[in-house]
Amino acid sequence: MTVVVDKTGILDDLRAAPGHLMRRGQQIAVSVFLDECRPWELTPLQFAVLAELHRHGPDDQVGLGGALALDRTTISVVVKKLEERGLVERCVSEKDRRSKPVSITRKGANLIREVLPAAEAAQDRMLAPLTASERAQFIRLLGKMANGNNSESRAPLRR
Amino acid sequence: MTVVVDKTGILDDLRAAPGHLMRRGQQIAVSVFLDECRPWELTPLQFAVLAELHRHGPDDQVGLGGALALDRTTISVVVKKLEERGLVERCVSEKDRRSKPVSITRKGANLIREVLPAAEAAQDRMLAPLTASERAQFIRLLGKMANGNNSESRAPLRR
DNA sequence: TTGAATTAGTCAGCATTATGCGCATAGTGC
DNA sequence: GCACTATGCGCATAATGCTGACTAATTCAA
Repeated sequence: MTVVVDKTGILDDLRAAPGHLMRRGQQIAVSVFLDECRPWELTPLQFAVLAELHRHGPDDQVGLGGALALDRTTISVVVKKLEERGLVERCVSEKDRRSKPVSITRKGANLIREVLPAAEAAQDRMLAPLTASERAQFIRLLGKMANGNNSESRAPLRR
Repeated sequence: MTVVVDKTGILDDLRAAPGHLMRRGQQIAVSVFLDECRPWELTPLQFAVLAELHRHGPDDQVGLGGALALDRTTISVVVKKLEERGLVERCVSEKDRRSKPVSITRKGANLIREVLPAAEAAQDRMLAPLTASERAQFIRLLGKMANGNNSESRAPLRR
């Protein structure tokens, strides 16, 4: 079998290690998103929660976490922030009094429509260094990597 | 021109957005690394700083930050942790009394040699869902994305 | 039906990353 | 000498993520 990857040791080339590149990619992704969405003071996660609620309707925190691959404690903080700004509401469920379903408010729905172009622009800006076909390939491989390792994370995607 | 990427709006498919996939990828990368290196209680950044010092010799915090794309405050916290464990040392420079060059101790050098196989294993495990040629392609695209957007980050790579 | 296991949510604590502010030191130009 | 600028580093605050412990409500099985 031919060696396709010319494997260099980490000590020789830490900067080519996938873990290191992934960290830089995430740094950049967050930075670009915050920059594009600055006028609305929305973080990537706040946007994601609003978008999910807008698309699929009310859900409790566990459901949101599963849909977005977010940890319980993280989703709790994000929802609290959004609630303080009046973008989402929480009520106590009739059926299960442990659960507090979250729903998007009219104000939240208006905001998400307003921010959408900026959020799309952020995604495009991240991929700007790649050609059109590289972008498709990159998203495919990133998705394959993330989904293939889904169970490695404490907060796997659940559907 | 043919449309290569069938562009779906974020509201329709948040889970395919590069920003979202990047976050999941980073979650997984950190999780796998911590798991492999659990016996040595090393975080990815602590390992990176040790590896950099081991490879290129003593450097001040700004230099380390530039070599690893880390923010000032982040590198400061990481170095403090390593110093408390006796894995690195800080001294006051003769030439510039503002600067406190960081150097790896013998204990740190021994540790890095011990941990190396686990760190390599972590990199492999992240890429496990991909075929050999996909891995090479993935690393290439991730690097192109990160380097092309280098200036977007507050902590760009500097050489 | 009672008691054990599970689930929803919270909280405290730490790690990584970013922003902004401030201090001390060093170098430059007047 | 003195003002100005740049650099190295520190502190505070905030967002994100993981760990572990905890309460309260629910479910299921003996």
